Amino acid sequence: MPNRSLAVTEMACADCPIRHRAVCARCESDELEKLDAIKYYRRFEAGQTIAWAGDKMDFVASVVEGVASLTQTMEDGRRQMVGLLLPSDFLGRPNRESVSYDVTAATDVMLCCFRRVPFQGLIEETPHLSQRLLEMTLDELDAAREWMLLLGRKTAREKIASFLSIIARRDASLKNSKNAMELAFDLPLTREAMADYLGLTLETVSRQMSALKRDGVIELKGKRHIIVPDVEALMDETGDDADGGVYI
Amino acid sequence: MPNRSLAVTEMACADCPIRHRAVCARCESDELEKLDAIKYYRRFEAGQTIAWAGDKMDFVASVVEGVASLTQTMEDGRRQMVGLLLPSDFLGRPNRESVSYDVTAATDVMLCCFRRVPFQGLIEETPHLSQRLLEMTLDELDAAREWMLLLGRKTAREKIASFLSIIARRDASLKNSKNAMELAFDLPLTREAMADYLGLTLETVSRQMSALKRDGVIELKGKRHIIVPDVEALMDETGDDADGGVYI
DNA sequence: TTCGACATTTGATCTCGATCAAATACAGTC
DNA sequence: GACTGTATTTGATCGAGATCAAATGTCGAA
Repeated sequence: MPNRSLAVTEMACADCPIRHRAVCARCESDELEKLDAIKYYRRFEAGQTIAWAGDKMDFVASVVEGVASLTQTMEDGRRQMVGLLLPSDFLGRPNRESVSYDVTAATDVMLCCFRRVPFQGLIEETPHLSQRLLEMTLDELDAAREWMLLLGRKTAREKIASFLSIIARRDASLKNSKNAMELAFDLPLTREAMADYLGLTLETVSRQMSALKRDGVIELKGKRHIIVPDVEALMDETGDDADGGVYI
Repeated sequence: MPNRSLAVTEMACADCPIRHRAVCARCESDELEKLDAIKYYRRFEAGQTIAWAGDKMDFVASVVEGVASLTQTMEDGRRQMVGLLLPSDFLGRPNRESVSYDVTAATDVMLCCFRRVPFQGLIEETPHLSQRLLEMTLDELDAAREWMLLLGRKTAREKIASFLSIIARRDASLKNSKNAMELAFDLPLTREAMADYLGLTLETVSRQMSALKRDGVIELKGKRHIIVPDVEALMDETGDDADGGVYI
C-alpha cells in the first residue's frame, strides 16, 4: 500500500521545500537548489481550466493545495474523469510536450511548477529523482486499477461509498487526524464531477447520496460537508474486502 | 503516443537480449551483463495462474511471448481485468514483495524473469533503467486512463470495437504488417476474458460480436480469428476521435 | 464415431441506472 | 428582502445490458 502520508507529512516543513520533498524525498541540497532555480508558483480558482487536452504544457508540477482533475471528453460530450490530484500529487509528463487530458481546478488550487525541459534534464542527472517519480507513478497506476474495478463492476451505491471512503482516507491523512470512529470531511467535488469520476449521471449520484443518508451511513451538513458516524459501516458498502486495498 | 514498436522491433535481435533491451533500451554492455546474471526464463500454459493476489513474488519480468492478464476479484466473484500484458510489457513492482492482482496466462506465455531484489539494486545503480521503467509505467498509466473512459462511458458495442482495434493495433505492430486497409488477427482472449476486460457479461460480448459481424464490420473465421475488411469502419464504432489516442 | 467437457451463441425476461422533466435550495448581488 | 443563476434533489418513465435458461458448436479422448 503506497505510503502517501510520507510526502504529505513532509508538507508540514517550513517555508516551501514541500514540493521538492514531495517530488524527491532523498534529494541532496544542491539538487534541491537546482529544483529551486526552475520552479515557480501558480494559483487557479475553482472551476478554472489549467490546460486543455492537446495544449502544449511547458511545465510539470506538484499540487501544493487544493484538488485538480484530469478528464477525457468524447465528441458527443460524454466525460470521464481519469485522474484526481490531491496535495503532493504530481502533474504532467516530463518528456511529453502536450497534455492528453483536460486539467481542471476542482477547488482553488496552488501548484508548484517546474519548467519542463530543465526538469527533464534534471531527471537525467539525478537518479533519485527518476526513482522517486517511478514510485509515484506506480502508486498512481495502482490507484487507476482500483478505479477500473469500481468503473467496471461496482453498483452505483458501492461507487459512491468507495468514493467517500477514498476521499475520507486521503483527507484524514492530510489532517493527521486520530483514527477516530467518527470521521468528518468536505467533498472537494460537485455532484457533476463526482458523476464524471464514477461513470454515473449526476442524478444517480444525488439519489445514492440521499439513500446513504436515509440509511444512516452518512450525515450531510450543507451539500458538501460529510459526517461518517461509523467508518466500518461505510466500508461495508464499498464492496471491498475488510482489509482495504483501495487508494486513490 | 507511446512508441511501443521500438522495444518490439528490438525483439528481432539475435539470441536473447530482447528482454534486456525491452527493459532498458540504452543500457551499456556491462549493465546488460549484470541483467544477464539475474535472469531466467519461465513458461506458462494458457489458463495457468502465474501468481495469485497477495502472493510473494520474488521476480519481475518482461513478457517475451504470449499474453498475460492482471485481474481483480471481489468477494462475491465479480471480476475486472486491470492489465493486459503483451510481448515487451513489464510485469511486477521492483520494490514490492507481493502482487496485488491475480496474474494469469491468457495464452501460452514465456517470461524473462529477473530476480527481484538484485533487480531493485540494479535500478538504484543504473539511472537509465529507472528512467526507462518510468517511461514504460507512464505509458501504462495512459493506457489505463483510456481504459477507464471505456469502462465508465462507452456502450457495449463501442467497448467491443475499441477492444478489437486495440488488439489489432498491437498485433499488427508485432507483425510489422503493412498498413493495409484489411487487417486480420487472432483474439488472445476467450469471450469470458473479454467480458472481464470490458466490464460486461460474456453474453453481451457474444451478442455484440454477432451484431458487428451481422453489420459487416468484422468477419469471423472460427471463434478466434478476426478479419476487419475496413479499418476505418471499425474505428467509427469505437467512439474515439478519428486521430486515435487509444492504446493499450 | 461417440462421448464428454467446454466455449459460444441465442432467447426471454428483469432491473438498475439513464433520461427527461420539474421542484427546491442556496449564494451572491442589487 | 427580492431576484437571478447555479447546484442539487426528487419524480416518472425508458431502455441497455444483466440474468436465467437452453441450444449449438468444437475439440480431444476413448
